[in-house]
Amino acid sequence: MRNKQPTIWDIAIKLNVSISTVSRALRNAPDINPETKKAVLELAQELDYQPNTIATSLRKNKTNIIGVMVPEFVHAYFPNVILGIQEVANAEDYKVMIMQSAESLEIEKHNLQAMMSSRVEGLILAITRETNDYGHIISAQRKGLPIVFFNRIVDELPGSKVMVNDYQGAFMAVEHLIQTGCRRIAHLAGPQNLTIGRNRLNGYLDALKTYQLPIEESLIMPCNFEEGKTRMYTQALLNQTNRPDALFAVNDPTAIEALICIQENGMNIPEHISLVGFSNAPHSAFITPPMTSVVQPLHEIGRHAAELLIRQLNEGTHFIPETHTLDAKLVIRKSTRKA
Amino acid sequence: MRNKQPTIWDIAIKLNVSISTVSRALRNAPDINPETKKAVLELAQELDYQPNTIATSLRKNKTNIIGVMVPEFVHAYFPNVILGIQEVANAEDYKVMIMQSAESLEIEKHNLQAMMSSRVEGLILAITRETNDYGHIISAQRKGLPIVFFNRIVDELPGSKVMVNDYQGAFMAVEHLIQTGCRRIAHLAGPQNLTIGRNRLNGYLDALKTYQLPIEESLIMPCNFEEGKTRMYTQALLNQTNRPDALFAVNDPTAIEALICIQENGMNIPEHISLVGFSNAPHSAFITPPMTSVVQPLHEIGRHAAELLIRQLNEGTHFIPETHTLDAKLVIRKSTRKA
DNA sequence: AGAATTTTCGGCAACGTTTCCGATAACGTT
DNA sequence: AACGTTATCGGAAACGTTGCCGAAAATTCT
Repeated sequence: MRNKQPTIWDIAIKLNVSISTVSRALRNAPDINPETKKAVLELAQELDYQPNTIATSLRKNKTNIIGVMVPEFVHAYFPNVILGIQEVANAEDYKVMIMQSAESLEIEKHNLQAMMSSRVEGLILAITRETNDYGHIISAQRKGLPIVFFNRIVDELPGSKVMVNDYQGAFMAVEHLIQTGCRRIAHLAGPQNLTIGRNRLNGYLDALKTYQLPIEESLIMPCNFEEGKTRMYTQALLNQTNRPDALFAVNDPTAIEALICIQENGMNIPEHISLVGFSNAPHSAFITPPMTSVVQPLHEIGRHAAELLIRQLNEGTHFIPETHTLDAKLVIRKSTRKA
Repeated sequence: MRNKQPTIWDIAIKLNVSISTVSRALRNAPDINPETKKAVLELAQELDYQPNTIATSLRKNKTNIIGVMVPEFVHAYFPNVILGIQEVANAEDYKVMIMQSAESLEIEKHNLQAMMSSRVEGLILAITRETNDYGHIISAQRKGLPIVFFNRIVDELPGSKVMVNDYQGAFMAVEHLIQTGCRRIAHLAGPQNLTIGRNRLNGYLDALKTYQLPIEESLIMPCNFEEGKTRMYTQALLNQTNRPDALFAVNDPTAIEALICIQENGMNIPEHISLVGFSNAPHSAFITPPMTSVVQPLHEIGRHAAELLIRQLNEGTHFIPETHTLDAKLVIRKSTRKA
């Protein structure tokens, strides 16, 4: 059983003052005698007094907690974003409450309820892969919960959003392939119902157009993030009589699967075929060869999301939600040829 | 600005009953008319009432929150442990508050204060690499905060502990090397002031003894988790006239650094030299060659820690702390020879 | 029918804090 | 000397709940 923690009451009694006075001393209010203040602070120190934030939250109707909900945090992506969130949140004296939805809509709903119940002041949210019904989110927003979305964006929903310029990242990747001499560039594409799938495909297409390379349908493979499919489509590409000299994959897991397939066919990267990934899986630098990839500014995504949320908390109703689009960066490693 | 969330007051007024009645209905107390209860629940549903957990916590002096503090969570290790923690915590109706100390003693102290201030009921803790003064921990424990330690264990501190059998894991690793024909097995060792460093070294030594292989001081390198040192010591080993035919590294990052050094020397793994890591970095399966490594039951560590903590919360003062030691598992990939 | 019991409910105090409001005392002003 | 100011403090209400205690109403028992 816990020993009871000391309260301002204990301090007040020992010092023979009122609890109001103690309270004033503790949060340096102006109208207090410096000497009594000193006495209070010393005794608080001695008793190792920790203010009961629960009572404070209840009284002030303010928890100073912002919620963060992500689909998972065992891969490096979301933890790094959270790091950025925590940086600015801590600087602004907010605490962060982290929950994961495990890619389950049901858990997402449940967690959202828990967050509302805990009276978080705002929420930074990356929705589940299977979230196609936004009732719970809209309902929370209608109750006045500010929400900032990132990573998985839904255009229909109001609120600030932080996203990465997938189009520009894809364009850069393909441009790099072209500039290093590749001419038949295939794309292992993502689902076209997701914006990231569409945008990356568009970046690919526009880069080809810009450099006046022909667009061939047979070089665009709908891998759709699905394991197994990627291998099959990669094999199909390699079997083409006029096989591609480069692969641009919609994300790193897809790229890695393609890499394995290529190596099993006895081909070398990048001599026979170049490969670019997207999104920077943590180990993309450690595989052989280290993979050229489009990396996202994870830290910055978190910082922007937190800043937008806190601005909204401060400015209240007359804050107008913003959408921030951050550029991606191409990290050139050894799965593409030298310029 | 937030719209105010509905309270039991709002429900009480609309239904023309007292707040006590509403409260009773909401937490199905026995002394209430089923019909009024139904009415309350329906209205609560309609208003989308979410109980204010802050008020409840204050009133009941119970937050139902357990704290988790880890040095970082951008690598896979701790997130996976947290997953296990959350599983059992959620099942027991506890919420989890996660903080990271960023390997900084100062932040660890600060976070601990915040946790005390938030009145977490217990703490699951992996201390910082630089934590050598335990004043803040002892003080929290004296105030009645139950703490379960894992990963970084300090023998002197009271409280339950969950650890991995480093000795057994190391023994298995070296045994595997021996059984696949290696005879001169070097050890890239960790800091000897940490139990994990000592235990893994002992497992290495005892495996050699068991199989009656000679122990050579010149094959034991104090890499101490330090980047750069590993490379230097590995190079020294490769330069020996009678160079080792196997390396057992104290952890995966060390192993990977050694791997790079070996490959730069133009040697093949495992033909020229076998390599075993420890602790299973997420990418150890993706490097070339995929690395044989001792893996820890991360999920189970989390589950045990949470179970121990919750048992302590339930049983109160007459709970006697326990230390659980979980076995590690050897995952054989391709950096060691076939049997 | 009256008493005893049960069911159902409302009042109220508490949890620890903040904050408004008013009280007191010491000071300076005319 | 009477007044206004200022510095410092205490009292008390409030935040949203829970849970004890007792009251009223409904039910059962004699």
